[in-house]
Amino acid sequence: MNATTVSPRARRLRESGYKLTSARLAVLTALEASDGHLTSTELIERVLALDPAVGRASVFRALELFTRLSLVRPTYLSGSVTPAYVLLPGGHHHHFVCLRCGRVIEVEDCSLLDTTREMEQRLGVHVTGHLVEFFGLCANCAALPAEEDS
Amino acid sequence: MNATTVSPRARRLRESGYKLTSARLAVLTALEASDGHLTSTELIERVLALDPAVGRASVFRALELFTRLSLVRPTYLSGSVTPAYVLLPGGHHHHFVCLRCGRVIEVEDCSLLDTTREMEQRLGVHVTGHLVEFFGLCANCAALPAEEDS
DNA sequence: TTAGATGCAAATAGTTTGCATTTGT
DNA sequence: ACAAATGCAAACTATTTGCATCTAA
Repeated sequence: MNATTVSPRARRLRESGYKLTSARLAVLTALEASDGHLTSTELIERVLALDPAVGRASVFRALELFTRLSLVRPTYLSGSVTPAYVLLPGGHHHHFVCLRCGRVIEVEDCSLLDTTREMEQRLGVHVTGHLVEFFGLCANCAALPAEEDS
Repeated sequence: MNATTVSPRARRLRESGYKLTSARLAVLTALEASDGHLTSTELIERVLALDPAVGRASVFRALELFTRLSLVRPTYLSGSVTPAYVLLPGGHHHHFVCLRCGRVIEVEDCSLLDTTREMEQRLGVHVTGHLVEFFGLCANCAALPAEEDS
């Protein structure tokens, strides 16, 4: 793989001592092209569209590696127990999930920097990222009367 | 079921219009007796210990309901894609997960109340809770030299 | 009384594994 | 050159579903 054409994340992979394989690159590319939340199944579809030679297992292996590297984080949205993977630009991600209709709204605001510093000191840990999930009812569902799915 | 002996969460279930069945009660009891994080498999074990008549499916159905009611939240720890369920006393939960050894440290501090209010106003949503996951390396793993599992 | 919830067991879908082979560095 | 990573396909596990029955309110 050519060092000049790869994304910063891909470069980081290599710098962490992992091979930048075509399978990993396809997974990364698919994730970066997404709007933010992809289940393994959706991801496999898109990876195969990019590179039909990639095996499913490698997608799971890449996801596990990316999670360990804090490039990505699995999160549970509604309706399914299958996780959706989100990219962590800058090491974090925040969203709101509607518990009724499943709608997800990205939230930019991050007020956890101080908390993070304080926690690192107190616990002696090294924090590489965080995920914040707010949940409840979206404007639509909050306005609805009884219990019907939108 | 007797209204005077049930936990606040159980009461809340009934008040939300759901039946307080023995399956749901067993799941709730098992969760409340836990230290905080239980996978569905661990939960099923404990539920069966409490009440052998409960079927697996009901455990999953209860977890889905409890998630919708913000009593509980699925979260990803390390090693497995299967979620661990955490109780949400006061509607929230915060923890740190070590990406290397999987250790989980509960974090009390919550600095998201203002953020929550602001968000509810801006997006028109109704927030019933939140989950915050910090991740990185625990003190132990941060101190370790290369790449071996502890 | 009766809508809602259940247990069961079968079906499904998602994930992991072992291994021979390939590939990035 | 060679350790690391892969693809494959089989094995496995977790989750969901349909349905007759039961039960909390």
